[in-house]
Amino acid sequence: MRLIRKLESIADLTPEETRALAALPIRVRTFSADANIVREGERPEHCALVTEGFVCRYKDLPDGSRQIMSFHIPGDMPDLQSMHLKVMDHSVAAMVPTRMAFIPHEAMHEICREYPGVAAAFWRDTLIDAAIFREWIVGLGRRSAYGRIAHLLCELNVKLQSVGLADAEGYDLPLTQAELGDALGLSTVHVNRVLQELRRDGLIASQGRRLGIPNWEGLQAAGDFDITYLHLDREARAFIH
Amino acid sequence: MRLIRKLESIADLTPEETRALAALPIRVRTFSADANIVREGERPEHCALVTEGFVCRYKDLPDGSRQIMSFHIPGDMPDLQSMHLKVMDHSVAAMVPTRMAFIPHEAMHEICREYPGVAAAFWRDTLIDAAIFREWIVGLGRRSAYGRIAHLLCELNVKLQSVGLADAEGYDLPLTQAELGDALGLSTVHVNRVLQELRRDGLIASQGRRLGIPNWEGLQAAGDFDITYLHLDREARAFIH
DNA sequence: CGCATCATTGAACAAAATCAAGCGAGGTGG
DNA sequence: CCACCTCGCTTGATTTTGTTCAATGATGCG
Repeated sequence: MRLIRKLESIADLTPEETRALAALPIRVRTFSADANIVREGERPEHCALVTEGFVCRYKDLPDGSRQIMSFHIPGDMPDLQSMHLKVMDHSVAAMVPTRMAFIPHEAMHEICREYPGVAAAFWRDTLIDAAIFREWIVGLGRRSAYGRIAHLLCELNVKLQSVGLADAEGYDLPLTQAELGDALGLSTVHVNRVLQELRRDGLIASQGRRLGIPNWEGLQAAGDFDITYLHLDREARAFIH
Repeated sequence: MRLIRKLESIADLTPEETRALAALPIRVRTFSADANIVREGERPEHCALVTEGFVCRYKDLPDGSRQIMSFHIPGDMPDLQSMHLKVMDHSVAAMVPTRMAFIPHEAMHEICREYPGVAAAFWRDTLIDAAIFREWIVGLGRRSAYGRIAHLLCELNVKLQSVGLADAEGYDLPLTQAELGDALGLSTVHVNRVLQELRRDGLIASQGRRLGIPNWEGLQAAGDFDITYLHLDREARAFIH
């Protein structure tokens, strides 16, 4: 199960805990690209786990624009917070055709009660979520468009590698330039021009969905990227690069 | 104890749980304005609780600028996450002379083990923290300087009211315009001009440290402020305004 | 083939940053 | 008690970064 691999990349689990996680009751649903999975204002009774695909959390603004505040890949639970925050203050949507597994809150609370180690791992997961938000705040507040884009591409590279979905050459980036803009607080046009700059500088080499990273060191430097905030455990970190 | 009032504004606690919280071992320390309380890279063994004063979390950037990512008022525990994330990925500093109570992680883990309701309240607190980060991401990414400042002033008003530190007229805002800029991703000069605009529009009426709010509805509208993301419980919410 | 979506380009414009001074209040030391 | 110094606020002029508007390519898919 993807969730287990993900949790193991950020916490230690006993075999017993892994078994309990594997035994969680799930209901699988698929979503087409751009479909909403949970909407702002709803009161979900399940947590959603990404099994396959690519997901974001976002808010719409009154002027019609939107802000994406996180991306999620297989193994992530983008609305884990709904266990303790009843009303969704944002929406979750699929960026590409996506498969989600839904776990009833009841079952989540039960496994947390039963296995404090699992509860700690989930809590820790939401704390890492928050750490990533903080880093995005830094990027949006103080980094140039160039650094911001570089930083995001670094983050996705590490996150994908930590669950085995990226290799040393690069990864599949299923985002349009408009979506990148919505995540980075930039216009589509500007994203386009800055991506060209990054290519010109030899830091990335995109061809369609595939993002090549010919100069990982350089890309990290350009984005002022420091892996600390992702709080990967030793093993997962050794796996990177 | 301030912490209890704060937790009660976001969760239900039994009398037993309140007693256990009140019995937590604490060590008090005071900090002068601008003093660091915890620094990026450290591995704290205590959680810090604001007892009196005003605190922020921030990161420094290589170009000398910095980004503030949250403000904390009496009752808040700005580094609760350190219970589960060993290395600080950011710093915590006092904005004004501040009194902090330090609680050993050990005691925190113990009370969580003993009282699942307390653990849930702490978890919920960190989730609300994350919800605020998300809202800041929206502001930094998609709101104008004018809306961003209005939004922050609304947020602080509600947070302060929920613990009884603001009244219907306004509140004490112990921040310089430079500090506001560091939080909002704006230059000091621009903060200054936009504050003047807000004053001219009759949305705020600042005189020294004191921030007057002559038109609360208007300020909320200007900042596109929706209280939902603060996840206050019914009672605390009834208290606002 | 034809439509839709995404990437790219150019030109004009706007928001906010930067640079450079001046102002004013509070605190300090002589 | 006052000169002086610092810090924070304010103002104007200029520059930068990024947006907006408007097309034009490119690509893929039914």
